[in-house]
Amino acid sequence: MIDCAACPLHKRPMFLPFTPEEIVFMRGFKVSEDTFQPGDTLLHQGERSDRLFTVLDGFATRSIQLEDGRRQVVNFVFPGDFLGLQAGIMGEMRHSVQATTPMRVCVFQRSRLWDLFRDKPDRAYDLTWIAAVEEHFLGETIATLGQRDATERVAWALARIWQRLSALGLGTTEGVQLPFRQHELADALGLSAVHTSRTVSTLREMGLVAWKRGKLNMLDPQRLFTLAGLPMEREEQRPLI
Amino acid sequence: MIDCAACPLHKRPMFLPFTPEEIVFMRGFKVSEDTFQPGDTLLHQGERSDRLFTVLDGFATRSIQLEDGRRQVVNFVFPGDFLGLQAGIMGEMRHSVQATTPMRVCVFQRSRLWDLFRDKPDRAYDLTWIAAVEEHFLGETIATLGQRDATERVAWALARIWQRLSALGLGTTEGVQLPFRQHELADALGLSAVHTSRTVSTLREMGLVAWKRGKLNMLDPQRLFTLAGLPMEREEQRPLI
DNA sequence: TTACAAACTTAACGCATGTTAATGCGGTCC
DNA sequence: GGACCGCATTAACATGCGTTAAGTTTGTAA
Repeated sequence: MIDCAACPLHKRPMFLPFTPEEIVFMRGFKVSEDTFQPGDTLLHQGERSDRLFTVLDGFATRSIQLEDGRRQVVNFVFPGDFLGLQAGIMGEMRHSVQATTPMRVCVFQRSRLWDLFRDKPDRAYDLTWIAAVEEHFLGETIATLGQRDATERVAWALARIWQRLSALGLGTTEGVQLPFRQHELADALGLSAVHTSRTVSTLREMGLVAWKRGKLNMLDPQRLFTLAGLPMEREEQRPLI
Repeated sequence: MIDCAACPLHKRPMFLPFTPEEIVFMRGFKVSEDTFQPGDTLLHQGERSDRLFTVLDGFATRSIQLEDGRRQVVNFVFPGDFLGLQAGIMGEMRHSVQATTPMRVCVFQRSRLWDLFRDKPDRAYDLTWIAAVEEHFLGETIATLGQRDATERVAWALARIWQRLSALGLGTTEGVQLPFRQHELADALGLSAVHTSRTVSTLREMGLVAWKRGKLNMLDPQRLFTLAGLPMEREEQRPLI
């Protein structure tokens, strides 16, 4: 089990470093590690979970299953993301989390979440910070699904994913390895898989992106971000739990 | 200024009561009250705000403005809702809050938010609870916008609003007073105002609801909730900040 | 009582996107 | 090498929703 002082996530510049005090606390808070394979469900919609996770490595989707089987991907999960707050705070997950690649996660105990609030207000503040940022992204997603057409939506999703992967240091001059399939992108954007394919082709023809066999390349980031309605800023550093 | 011990919101059974200790703390935390008129903007997208609010009375929308003027209503604001967490935690609002009726709000100081985490872990926990519930509703909204057709969307929105107003004790046998216009509903659901009108008519013809001159009546709640993909449960009690 | 504005309704038409189905293409297993 | 499988692409057609524009209704103020 990796010691929190040697946490590989902290090598990524997008995360705020731990103070020595935080390291001590997190060592006590962390229970174990676990791994998952593509397709595994880490957290089940409708169920409680005694375990909370921080993603060390790998990718996943958060998704909501409707009564009749339709599926909405609420957002994508990246290394550093904290999973299970809903189960931790509200008792029951309202969405599922499913691995799309092999994953490695840190495991925490739900029952000790209250300790964190009682003993470590700064960590509690960070947790709320994370929740607030999450809320902001969900709001942006709602605006995208509600107001933008297919081209803008796909541009938005690719831009956001690329931005996040780059911040994680997973980009090369050869482009980034996209850990999601077109079908998942479609489920995230409220589009059919067929129309998503058409739309990606359009972006290709417009000379904005190249996306082939899981490799995404930005040919014209400026124009892509404009189309997506996003500023080309670097993401703010975020705390880790 | 209303004393927190006499807070009118706590008369509503949907809110958890304050402990005597909490009353003492909230009296110190609350700075003042303020009122707003329909159309007033309480919090501005892109701006910081030194003030956080709890809605005592009245209704509002949270909405995101796109570069080109399109508007997405992210959700509706009801009495008891806490406003400004984003500005409080992240620094800058990513959406605006606009009154749709006259409003009365409690005012808190952003600079004292940290005190709350340091001195009152139970209140901090409640705040995070609120953020987690908010996150859950936003996820449900994303699923609705992404997967459901116009009829289901309108049914969902009316069901959720009716549910909330009922929980607040604002329903009578004559139905509830809807504080939002069809145009705002359209902006919340990613539909045009015209199609929203058509769709409401459909629901009327199906004998599910009556909505005329701001009065909403549920003619067949069971079927409406089924169409909306919602269980007909009472909402959980929630804490107030 | 009339006039006017705001909100809602209805109708006609076009287009973006969904659906179904066939095709292609790279990876993998034997 | 051949057969298969998952995934992406392309084409043909259907449809739900947007758009524009013309009513209608209600509230309000002169």
